[in-house]
Amino acid sequence: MSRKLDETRDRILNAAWQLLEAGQGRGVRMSDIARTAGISRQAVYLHFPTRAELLIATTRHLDKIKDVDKRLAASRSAASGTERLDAFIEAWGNYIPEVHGVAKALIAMKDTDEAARLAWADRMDAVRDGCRAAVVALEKDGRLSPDHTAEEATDLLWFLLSVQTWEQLTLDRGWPQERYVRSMKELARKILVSGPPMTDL
Amino acid sequence: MSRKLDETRDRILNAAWQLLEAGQGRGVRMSDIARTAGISRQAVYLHFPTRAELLIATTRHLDKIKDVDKRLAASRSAASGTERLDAFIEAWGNYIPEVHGVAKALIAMKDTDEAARLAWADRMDAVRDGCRAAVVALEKDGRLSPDHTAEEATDLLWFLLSVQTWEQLTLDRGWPQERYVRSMKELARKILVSGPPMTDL
DNA sequence: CAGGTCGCTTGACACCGTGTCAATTGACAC
DNA sequence: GTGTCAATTGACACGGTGTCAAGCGACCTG
Repeated sequence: MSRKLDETRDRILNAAWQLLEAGQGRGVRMSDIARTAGISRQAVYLHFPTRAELLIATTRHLDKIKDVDKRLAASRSAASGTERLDAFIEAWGNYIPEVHGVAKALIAMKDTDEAARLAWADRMDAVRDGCRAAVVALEKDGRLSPDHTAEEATDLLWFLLSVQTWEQLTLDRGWPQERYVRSMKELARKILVSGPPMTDL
Repeated sequence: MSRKLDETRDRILNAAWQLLEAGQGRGVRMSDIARTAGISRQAVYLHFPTRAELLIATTRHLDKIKDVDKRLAASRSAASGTERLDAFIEAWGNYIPEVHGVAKALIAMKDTDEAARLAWADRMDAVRDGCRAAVVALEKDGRLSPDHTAEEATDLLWFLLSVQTWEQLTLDRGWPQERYVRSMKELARKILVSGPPMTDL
């Protein structure tokens, strides 16, 4: 029966999540995770071949548990481009703090581990797809700033919503989460939206 | 005589710089640096107590050699706030790629080493001071956007000009350096400057 | 020129964290 | 009862940082 196997796997993932979130992604060893999961360090390797793979699995685990897809879906049903932009920033911007510890650990790992690099790049591509969708929605409304191509605009929105930006403003500069989200919405408008002044802010 | 001592120290710093720049801050060990400097690994420890201290010294070394102060001084003599903003972005934005390898290594180290964290925070404070000066210059001209306090505006300009932002747009997204600088100038205006439309862009 | 100092060398070693291996245990299933 | 399977214990290799001790050669100074 794989019931028990899956159960242990889940305990490991939850332990990793808990520790990474608590430690903001720093100083979490395989032995710590094992101890928290209530198993031996070696047993962790029966479920995940390397630390990098465990981190990758943990992010996927979180996406599932936190239902990131559902959260982002809200932005897809927005009526206008600007609403879609706001909804996307709201959804993703509020998701970041919930997964920051795990994300940070994966970011650190990607400098030394190829699998981690690919996994993170993959994730960032997904976020970029969301950014592009918002930009395209603006374009359709004829409100995309003429200063940038859609591709450039996508890149700009993407870096604006990066984990690193969130880190700098909230953790480094102490911005409250609300101010961060509000400012990102405002910046995105100033940077990307042209045409009729923002009557719907 | 400390002539020879200083000379070796310089060789170590230059070796570290060269390797870090070449490897974009990744995969550079103490033994690599020693070999490149033409001395034994242990001799490196006669000059720098830890890897973190060596990295810190290397950034200072670079600042000296590249004369970052002089480069940033240009922005201080600007006539208007907007000119000062442009000059600062130009100077700092073009400095980043020259020191990126070393900076990246220090950023990675700051997650595990307290001295590295402090050194990097110190450096970022200096950049923030430059940002604040530009913001204050705008304020004096009465052209600082009313959407933000000076402090908030400083934080926004600071994250805009962060190494991470540069990395994402140029290395990750493949933007040419010129486009990066041009875009940062434009974004800074859109975000921070109010009043008479940008006649002097 | 004898003795000392100084910068560096060689070689060994401790520590830590990751990943591997082999032998063993205990539960549950057929 | 015999297998199978998850997990355990304990040992070990490896790579990278940092430490320690002994030695060596060049250069100064009495």
